[in-house]
Amino acid sequence: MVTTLERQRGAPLPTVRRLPTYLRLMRQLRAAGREYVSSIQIAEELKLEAIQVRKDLAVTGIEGKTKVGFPVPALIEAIESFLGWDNTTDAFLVGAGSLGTALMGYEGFAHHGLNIVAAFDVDRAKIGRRVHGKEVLPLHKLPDLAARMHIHMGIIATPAGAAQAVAALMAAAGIRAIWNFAPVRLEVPAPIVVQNEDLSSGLAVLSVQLAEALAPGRA
Amino acid sequence: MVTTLERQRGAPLPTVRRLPTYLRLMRQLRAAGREYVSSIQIAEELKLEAIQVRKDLAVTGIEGKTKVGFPVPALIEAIESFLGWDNTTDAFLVGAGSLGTALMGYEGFAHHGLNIVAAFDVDRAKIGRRVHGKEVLPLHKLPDLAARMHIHMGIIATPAGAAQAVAALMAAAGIRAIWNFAPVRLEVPAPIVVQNEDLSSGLAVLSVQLAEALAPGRA
DNA sequence: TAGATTGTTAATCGATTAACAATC
DNA sequence: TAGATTGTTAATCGATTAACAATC
Repeated sequence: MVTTLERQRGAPLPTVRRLPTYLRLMRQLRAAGREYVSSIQIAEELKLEAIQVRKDLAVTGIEGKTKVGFPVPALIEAIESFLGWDNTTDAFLVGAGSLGTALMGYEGFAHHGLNIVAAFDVDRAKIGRRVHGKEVLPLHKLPDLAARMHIHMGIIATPAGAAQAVAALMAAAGIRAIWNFAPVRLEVPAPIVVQNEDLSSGLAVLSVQLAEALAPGRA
Repeated sequence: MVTTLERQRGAPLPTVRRLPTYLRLMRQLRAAGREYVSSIQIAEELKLEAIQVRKDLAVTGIEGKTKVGFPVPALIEAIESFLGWDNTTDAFLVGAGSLGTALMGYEGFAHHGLNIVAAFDVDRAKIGRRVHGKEVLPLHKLPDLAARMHIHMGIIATPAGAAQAVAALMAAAGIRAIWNFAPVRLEVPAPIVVQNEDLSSGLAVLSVQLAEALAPGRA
């Protein structure tokens, strides 16, 4: 059996998307005191194919053990390390509306290496308040603070109309990655990466499936 | 030029996911008074390939016009109809926490044929209150109300630990489609469809991209 | 050892992209 | 008409799945 060992560079995007699911399961197994788990067992639990599980996990550089499977603690470390979730990334959030508030209150981000350190808004009614223990600051303070605190990640939870201007501000402030919850395609200078989170695509899939389920026979 | 006309049955999932983006752009164009738009212009605006735009739109049954492109109003109707967003779907939401509150407050759902009619919770502190104009009812009232109001869609915004029980309750109440925001894989009986909305996969993609951007040269 | 599980190499499947005839 | 754009058919690309040798 020749082993890979090498952590993969350009892992397939669908694989990257599935890694958090593996990580979550592994943490559950670790909490239950489990030392090893086979790809077959993982696949059964997550309704995937065992071969896909092995292919996916291979990108992290983890090495399975013949006959017993993958060591749970090492696998957790491997996934965390691959995703960069072993070190905490501090982030600024812009838009302290209901979505922004929900994101600030989501404690699960701690398990994903993400720490929202402060929120920004232009609404004077919101500025100065604390939301889930985090301060809401005036947006114009973002550039200076981002630079001083070496913040690399920004989260946009503003209305669509404000998002592009916020992205530009973030880019100018040295932010390198933007997690965008506003339904707009952002234009940002070259080195900056953007991940668009779009609820409507998930709803579209569900809507089509529901329509097909409610109107059978026409398939 | 032989035309399709037929609305496609088993459209590719990536296509379905992109349809809301086309719809949003078309609505903007309609608001600007635009009558026709070519696949080339759409592609440029959305950073896609023109051929992909044509392939995607074809699933809705829309017919383009040689030399001028696609009729904007008809395209809007075609996409809405394909997604079932031309008729409003009423939904029940369970879990009136910060995420549930954010979802209840999102006015954009009206443009996606979705209407959250009520929320449910087990927290006595939340029950009886109104959130964004919607009542928060005790969870045990869901089955009876869902049946009486013919609710087909349920949204789960509870903590992970409660989600499976809520899904079972929804299934028993005759709900056919579940939009699940809890980080758990739900087990539901056969005809019910589930769409899992998982923020962590988007964050994973962004994290990997950021890591690659911050550590150049190793590519 | 026999049996179970890994990881590799090859085959399949599905989506994207390319080429191009049809057409207004 | 000439030029632009559609929609079809074919080629390419990438991800998933299958087959199977390696190995403990």
